[in-house]
Formats: sequence, structure tokens, C-alpha cells
Amino acid sequence: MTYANDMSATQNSSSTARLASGLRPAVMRLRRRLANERDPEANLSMTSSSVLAALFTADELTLGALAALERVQPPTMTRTINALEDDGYVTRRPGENDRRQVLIAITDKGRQIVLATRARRDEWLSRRLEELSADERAVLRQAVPILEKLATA
Amino acid sequence: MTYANDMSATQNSSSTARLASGLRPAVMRLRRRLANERDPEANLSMTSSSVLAALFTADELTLGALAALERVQPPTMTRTINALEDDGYVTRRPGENDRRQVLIAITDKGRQIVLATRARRDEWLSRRLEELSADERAVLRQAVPILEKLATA
DNA sequence: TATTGTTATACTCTATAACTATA
DNA sequence: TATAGTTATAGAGTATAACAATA
Repeated sequence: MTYANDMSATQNSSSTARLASGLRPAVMRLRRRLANERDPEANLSMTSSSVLAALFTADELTLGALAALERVQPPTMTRTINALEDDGYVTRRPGENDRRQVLIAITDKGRQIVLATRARRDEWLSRRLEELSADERAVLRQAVPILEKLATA
Repeated sequence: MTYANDMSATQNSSSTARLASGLRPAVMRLRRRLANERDPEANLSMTSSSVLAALFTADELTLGALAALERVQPPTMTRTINALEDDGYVTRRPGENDRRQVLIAITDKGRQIVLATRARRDEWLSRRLEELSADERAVLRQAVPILEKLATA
């Protein structure tokens, strides 16, 4: 049962390949786990939460910028923003210099829901993180910006 | 719904909470990036690839075990296995001791596709990983088992 | 009765293509 | 013509509920 042995001829690129084929399922499985554990009371999808968090910091971004940030196509972001607008968490207005653009701004209600759900939204993940060792958390703190860099590459 | 008492939860664990709210979008965005970059020639979804990789190592697993591993519900795994069986990559047979179970085994054709697509499937990710520094790759190697632990928690 | 898996059904997320309006 | 966003449509992935077979 030693199929791991086909990895033992370890050149530099084969080690990287092994990292790739380990990282991919890890990301996939953790993402599904997080989707299962998200707060059901705040009726926000993971993308909606992420968009609101970005707007909480940036105040106002174009729809295209949000689509690029979240790595989705513009029609997908249009639908996400529609849902957030219906709930009163964001507003649309035309761009000032370029009126083709649509500027998305967070509302007071949107800020409130971010504050209210921030702790609870990540409750499951926070608890699991607290069960890790300090060293393991330190590894993850270092890993997050690298994962973001890969996502943006 | 009231937003009153939420910030009190952040006192001791604000650092962990910050890690949680950084890790979640990073995982989400990277997963979408990986989905965009997967090999279009091998007609395997990310879940199918992951299932075949698990069976490549384990030879045979129950449908329930595969569902638990991939963090999906049994009906979802049934559909994934149906597709893999249609393509001749896996076979079904009833469990020997417990005939309610369904044992999923990888076929020779399944092994071939794993070998044939392993390098190409992760080509985009492998290239991005090679562009990182050795230190960054080392961080990710340490992070992968921690991410898996979180996914399984 | 409880458990393993399947079938039926529906919902969420996402994409591509075609369109509108600006540039 | 080119670009930013929307509308229309379709596909992939997933879940829950009801069911069948077996324990």
C-alpha cells in the first residue's frame, strides 16, 4: 500500500507539486467546513460577509473592484450587491468621473450588522483556533497573507 | 434583533478573532481562484479529483467515509461517485460485513487518470508556489496539516 | 428502531452571452 | 470601438426530506 513511495524521488519541483496537491484539498475542505458553520441568524452568505467587511474598511468601492477582490465575475457581484441592497446594507450610486461605474457604499445598517455579527460570525472558527497551540496559530498568521497572495496571483 | 452585547466577546480573544476573520476570506478567495484554474482537459471537478486521490492511496473506501472526508452530505457524494462510475474511474460493490454500505474502489483507468493529470492538474498552483520564497513555501507546508485539522474539527 | 445509501426536489453560487449606457 | 455593469439563461454543487435495504 505504499503509493507514497512514488514521491520519494524528490526533486525540487516534485516537492512543490506535493505541496500543491496537499494545499488544494485542504483549502477546499476547510472552505466547505466554514460554509457549514456560518451564522444562520445573520442571513449573509460568505461572499456577502466578505464584501461588507471590505466596505467597512474602504467605505466605498466600485462594483468591478469588489468583483476583482472576491475573484468573481461582474454578474455574480451584481447579484451579491442586489441582495445586500435589498437588505439595506449597501447603496449604489453612479461614479462621479465615470458614470458607467457603480459605486457601492456601506450604510449605517451595514456597519451595524458587521459589528454585530463579526464575533458571532466567526465563532466556530475562533473556537477551533483557540484549541490550536500558539505555534500552530503563529503558522496560520504567517500563512494568511501568503494564501491571499496566491489568490491574487 | 439586538446588536448590544457583541463586542464583549472580543476581549481575550481579539487576536484569535482577527485571525479568524482573515483566514476565512483568504480560504474562500483562494478556493475560487483554484476553481478557475483547474485543468479543463481532465473533466474532473475539484471534488472528483480529491476523491480519486484519496482512493488512489486507500484503494477502497465506503461512500460514507468519502462523504465525511470531503465534508459533504451523502447524497452529494452519491452524485460525485455516479459521475466517476459513469466515466469508469471507480466501481461500486456492497460491503462484505455490512451490506448496507457501498464500497468504492478505484479502477486501473482511475489510477491512470490520477497519474496522467496529477502534474497538469495542479500546474497553475505549482507555478505560483515556485514563485514564492522558500520560507513562504515552508510556512505553507506547515499550514496544510493545520488547515486539514480545522476542516476535520 | 437505527443506519447506510439513493431518489426527488430545490436552492445557492457561479459563469457566459447578449445587451445598455456611457466613454 | 471599448468598457462598466446588468439581464437572461444555464450549469455545477450542494442540501433536506422521503424512501429502501439492511442491521
